[in-house]
Amino acid sequence: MPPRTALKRQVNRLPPERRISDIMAAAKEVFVEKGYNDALITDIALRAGVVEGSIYRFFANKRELLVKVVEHWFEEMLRDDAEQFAAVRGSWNQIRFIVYTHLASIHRDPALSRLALQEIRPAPDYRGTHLFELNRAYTQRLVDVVKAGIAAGELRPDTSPSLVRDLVFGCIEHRTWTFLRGEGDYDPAETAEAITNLVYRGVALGSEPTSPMESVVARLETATARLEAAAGIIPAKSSPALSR
Amino acid sequence: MPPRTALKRQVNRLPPERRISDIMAAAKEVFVEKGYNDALITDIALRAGVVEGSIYRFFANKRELLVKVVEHWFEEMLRDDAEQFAAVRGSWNQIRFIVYTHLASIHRDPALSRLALQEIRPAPDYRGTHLFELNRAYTQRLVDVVKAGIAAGELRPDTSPSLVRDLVFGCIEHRTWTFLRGEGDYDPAETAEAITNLVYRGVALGSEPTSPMESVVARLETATARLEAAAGIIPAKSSPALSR
DNA sequence: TACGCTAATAAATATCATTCATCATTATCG
DNA sequence: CGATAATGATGAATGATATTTATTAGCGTA
Repeated sequence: MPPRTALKRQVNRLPPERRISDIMAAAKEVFVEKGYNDALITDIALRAGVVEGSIYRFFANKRELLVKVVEHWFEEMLRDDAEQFAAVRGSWNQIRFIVYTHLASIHRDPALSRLALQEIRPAPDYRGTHLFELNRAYTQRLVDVVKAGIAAGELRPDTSPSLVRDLVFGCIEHRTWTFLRGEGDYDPAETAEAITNLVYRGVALGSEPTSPMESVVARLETATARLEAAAGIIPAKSSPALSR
Repeated sequence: MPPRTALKRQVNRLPPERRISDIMAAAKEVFVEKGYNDALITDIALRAGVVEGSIYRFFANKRELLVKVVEHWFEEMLRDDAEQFAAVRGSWNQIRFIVYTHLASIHRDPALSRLALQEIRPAPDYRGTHLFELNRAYTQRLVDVVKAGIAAGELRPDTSPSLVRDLVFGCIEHRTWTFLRGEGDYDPAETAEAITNLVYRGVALGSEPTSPMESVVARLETATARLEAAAGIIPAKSSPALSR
């Protein structure tokens, strides 16, 4: 067997954290540009300024690299969200907040949303993932809102909280696929309002909401403006009447 | 260069239609058992009693084979559905019929549903597919139901038909993923009823439906019993009251 | 029966993800 | 401070598969 190599090698000696973030940044770009299957490890290595083998020192395989990239994005996305959400009062406003921020996030980062939806969620091992837990906690907020609404006498006691969750997030996802397919844009604020109204009418008890709307308008406005300054403001409103 | 082969070859001389259906049947089995990526062309060829190369005489590539398999399934599934649907009267019953048959189909064939959802719909060329058109027509029925309901004065005129479509099919899909992940079974009839009620309340105009319920009970019962004899009957009902 | 034509065959190729024998660099020790 | 061991980066080799293609079997035709 001839010796493996005779060439002089250049060795990259950046600290590990730096190399990891370089690899993840490069991977994010390449995955977003080409999708998971057409993204080559070679491309990613080249763009990160490392060599193929080095990627495998930090990531078990191509899929783990993808998962880490998407997790990183999702965690970043969630960071401020929880804090802002805590300031919103009243079932209708809370539902609208959740719907809106989710729609807006997808609208802002379609390619990463696609990776999450298309490549990660369907995987057989998704349930064990950190991303699965993050997402569960994220959607659970809506379940809690509905439960609290029922307890507070705002919502019908025969409402199934998990059904509301599936209805809302499923609907958002369907819109997302249409959007990702390039069949039409949507306005996050408008769409959020429409979804919230329809669902709210389906679950509300009385004909008018009972939450103290006025007191939180300013806070919600601040929160959402900060969140989505570039993509348009979504002003808080009082819940619309249930009957025409 | 030495001659390519010295072995005696067996030549399969079945008529082309037969070979095609053999390949599709084998492909369906292998895709269902192993999923798209882990299904090897070699496996499929072996099970179909042909050789790898022969598959490429009838299908451009592995993906086209998958698409053809799923299209075939979907077309078969749709065949009776349209006819039965035509017999259902009243917005509430129509919505419930659509929700129920869809839930039941998924429940009956989880693996094929997964292939459609996971492998085909996200593909960049999905829009050009025959399956895309089939699916569009399939979901469009719900849009038409809502439009008709509005025109008939049963549903609120400010309802967005396409939003209802996304809400309903999105919700079903979310339930489906939970189911496919093995996190919990669902009862198609029960779930259909819950979804229908919630959505109906969100879009209904008055407090009671106006369609002539009684007259179609028998017909719907016949249709659905025929459709889903093995998976439990879904009896037609009059739309529930809108307020508690 | 001999000759082509078509379609089936299976070996060869191409494309990547992943592994691993080497070697550059840094840290340790006498 | 020089020798030597430890670390970890390198990129060529490997392995797994989809796809291509040179070759041939079997059929129809003269």
